[in-house]
Amino acid sequence: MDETSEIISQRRGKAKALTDQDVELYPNDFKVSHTVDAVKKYIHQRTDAADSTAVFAMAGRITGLRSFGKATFIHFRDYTGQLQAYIKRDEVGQEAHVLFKQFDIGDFIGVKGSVFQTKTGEWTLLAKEIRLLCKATRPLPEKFHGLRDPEKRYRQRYLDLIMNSNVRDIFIKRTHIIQAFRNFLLERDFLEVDTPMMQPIPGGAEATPFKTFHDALGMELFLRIAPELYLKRLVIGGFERVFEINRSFRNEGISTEHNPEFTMLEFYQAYATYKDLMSMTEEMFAFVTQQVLGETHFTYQGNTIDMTGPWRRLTLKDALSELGGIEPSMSDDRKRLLDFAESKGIEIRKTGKVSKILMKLFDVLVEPKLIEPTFVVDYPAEISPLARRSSSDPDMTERFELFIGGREIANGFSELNDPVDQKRRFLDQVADRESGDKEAHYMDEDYVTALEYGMPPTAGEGIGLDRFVMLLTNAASIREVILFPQLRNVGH
RNA sequence: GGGCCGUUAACUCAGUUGGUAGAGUAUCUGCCUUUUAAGCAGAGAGUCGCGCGUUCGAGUCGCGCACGGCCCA
Repeated sequence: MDETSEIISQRRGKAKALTDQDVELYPNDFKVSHTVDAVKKYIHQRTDAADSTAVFAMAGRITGLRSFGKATFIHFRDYTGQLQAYIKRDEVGQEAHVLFKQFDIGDFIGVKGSVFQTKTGEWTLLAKEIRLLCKATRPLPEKFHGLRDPEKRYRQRYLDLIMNSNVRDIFIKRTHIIQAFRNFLLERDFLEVDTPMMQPIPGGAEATPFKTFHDALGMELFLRIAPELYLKRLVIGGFERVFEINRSFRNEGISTEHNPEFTMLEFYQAYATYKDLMSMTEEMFAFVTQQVLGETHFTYQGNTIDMTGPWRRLTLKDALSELGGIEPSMSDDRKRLLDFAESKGIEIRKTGKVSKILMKLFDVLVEPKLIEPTFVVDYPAEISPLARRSSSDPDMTERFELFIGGREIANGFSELNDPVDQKRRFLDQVADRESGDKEAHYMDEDYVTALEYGMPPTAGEGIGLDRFVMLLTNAASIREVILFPQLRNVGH
């Protein structure tokens, strides 16, 4: 990559020249006494604007440099912020100044000195000593326009993070969001656990898994598509409130809403129902939003969204008719549904179950309209093989999906804990798989056995954390909230 | 998988009907001891994503490929 470029050759030449002057390019003996943030706090505590004799040893990357020959202003940055330093030949001495003149934007430096205010009022570190802590032999992107090229931003995320403060903010916010979810659940006695990412039978979702192979065991394994079935085994084991925040993997196309590995929060609570979880979700989302943003509303792609509950709840059937224009009478008439889809220009696989056709229509016609947080409830049992049947209608389940900003954010239900019914539903899925549905669930006999030991009545939910982060950071693409999104290899 | 768009200096971008490639920033040299995208003077820097074709001549037109973005599946 640009091995022959003029600027890189010059930088390498400078590194060589410094070495020839006995300057260590990569020392590690500099001791930092203060971060930028700590010094700024010190400054704010001062009541006068007079010079100070306090000395600070600071380190960071040079982000800006304005030289007057015998005096130079630089900006440098550490993980807490950015500060200006003033490097004067008369302060650091002739010898150090000669070396300093060979430093560049991008280099790491250690500076010792006291703080003062410049003519323009900016608090600045007056350097008594300055030394090189790491020479950068490639130039950073130009400061004013920064780094824009999305491919370069994703492949060399470190440059994106150095150059674009809004990108830094997004990923800091992401961490805060996950911490807030964790705190909310810990506060309510949930136990955080880790369950296998490599599974002999991938379960808990409808998706194509990635395959891998364990040599010593001589065994094919799958990267998990969801932690669900393992978490419920833990409920059976007596951990009545569990959660996991971790990656799942789905072998499907990449888009602005899909990355092959993504982060989910899944949690399970015994003696709760899907209705309890809907209320808890309202509380949790408002809490997390308040914690991270300081308020419960935000703007997402031009729409104002308020996380304060209670949120609208409507049945899948009502959502389809009210927002999708699909009359309830059409709901079990395959031909009318297919004709309707065609009239809307929606391509559908004609052999699938009627409820799958309905869900496809929902995805295209209804989902984008669900901007304010909305629970859609009452999903057909045949597309919800792990959910408890409704007491009032055995073809339906006690299930909800949560939509915000026109996207599915969460999915939850009262769990099916009848092992006989669970086995039957797995068998239906196996039949679907055999008739060509590659995303249908696998039979998991071991899980059925676990249910036979008895799982208390339980409700569980999965939340797509990447998508949640997109909402709170106003990101249009999931790649903006995943540090290293999946990209193709570049051929050499 | 399909459609549209993009790929030109380190970065951000121009580039006309096809006629030997430009700007700003950055870099280098000189001057400059309170600057804020510092300033002034000068200089260097390109496999125009890759390949094939059309043409006297291709950054520009055609075909193929690679990578990326958006939309659709």
